[in-house]
Amino acid sequence: MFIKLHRNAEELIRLSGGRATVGRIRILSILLAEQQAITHREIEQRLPQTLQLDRVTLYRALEWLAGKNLIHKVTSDDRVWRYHANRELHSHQQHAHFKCTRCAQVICLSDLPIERSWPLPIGYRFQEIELTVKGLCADCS
Amino acid sequence: MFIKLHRNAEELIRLSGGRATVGRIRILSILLAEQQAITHREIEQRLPQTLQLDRVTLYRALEWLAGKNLIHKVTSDDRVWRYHANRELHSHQQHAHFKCTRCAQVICLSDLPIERSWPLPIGYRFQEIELTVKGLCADCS
DNA sequence: AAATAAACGCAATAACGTTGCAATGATTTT
DNA sequence: AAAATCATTGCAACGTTATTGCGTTTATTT
Ligand SMILES: [Mn+2]
Ligand SMILES: [Mn+2]
Ligand SMILES: [Zn+2]
Ligand SMILES: [Zn+2]
Repeated sequence: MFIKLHRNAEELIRLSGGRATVGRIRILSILLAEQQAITHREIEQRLPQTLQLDRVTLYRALEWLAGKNLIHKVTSDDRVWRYHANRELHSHQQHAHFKCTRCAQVICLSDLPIERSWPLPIGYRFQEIELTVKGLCADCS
Repeated sequence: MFIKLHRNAEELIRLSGGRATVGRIRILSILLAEQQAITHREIEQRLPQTLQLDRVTLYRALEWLAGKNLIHKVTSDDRVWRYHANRELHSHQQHAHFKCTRCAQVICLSDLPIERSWPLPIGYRFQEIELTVKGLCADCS
C-alpha cells in the first residue's frame, strides 16, 4: 500500500520535471496517504526517524510541490498552512474545506464544488474563492 | 462627522459594560469610519500622533471589541488579521469578504449573505462559514 | 478624595515562515 | 564508471505577527 504510494509519488515528481529526492518522495507519499489536510508539523512527525528533514527543506519541498500542482495549500484562521495532495478532482476544480473548531482537523469537502463566478462590485475581477466551513467534526461533536 | 463617530463609539463601549478608555474609543471610531477591513498596522497608522498606543494595548483592545461583538476579525492567507466594525447588517449575519491579490485590500461583501447551513459528512456539526473571494479590486484590475 | 479593579506599557517570549550561503547529491555527460 | 553540473539541502540568522507576565497607571465607584 505505502510502497505503491511511494512509487506513485516518485513518478509524479519525475513527470513534473524535478529531481526525485528521498525527501520529496516521502513528503508526497505522506500527503497521498492522508485524507485530511495536515500541517508542516504533522508532516514532520510522520517522517520516519531514519529520514528527518530540516524544517526549511520541508517548507521548500512543499512550496515546490504546490508550484507543480501536486499538492495544494489550505489557509486557516490559526495562521498555519495545511497541505493536501491533489487528487484528480482537486487539481482543476476549486473545493471547500471544513475545519473543526475543537481539534483543528481540516478535511477537504471534495463533493462541494464552488461556482466559478461570484457577484462583485463594478470593476472588480474574480480570480478564486476560499471557503472554509467551521464546526465540530464527528469525533468532537 | 468624526466627532459623531467618536461619541457613538464611546456609547457602544459603555453599553457593552467596559471602561471607555481613550484608546478603545479611538480605535472603534477608526474602524467605524473605515469601510474596508484593516490591519493592526493600519489602525496604528491612523491613530493621531498625540495618542500612540502600545502594540499590545492595541491587540488587547481589538480582542476586547471583538469579544463584545462590536467588531469582527477577518482571517487571511497573509497571516494578518483584519478588523472591521460591525454594522447592523454584520453583527447577526454572516457575510463574505473580498481580498485583492495585488494590493491586499479587504472589503466586506455585505450584500452577499451566506446560507446558514451547509451539507457536511455525517456526524459533523455546522457552526459558521468563512468565505473569501479573491481577485483584483477596481484600482488594480 | 480615596479605594478598587480594569486597562496599560514594557520587556520578554512564542510560533510560523523565509533568506543567504556553503555543502551535498541526483542526474547528465563524458 | 567517473566526472561535471547545478538543483537541492542543512544550518544559522532573520522577519513578522501575535501573546504573556508583571509592575504601573487610570477609569470608575464609593
Ligand atoms: Mn483540499
Ligand atoms: Mn466583514
Ligand atoms: Zn474535531
Ligand atoms: Zn487591489
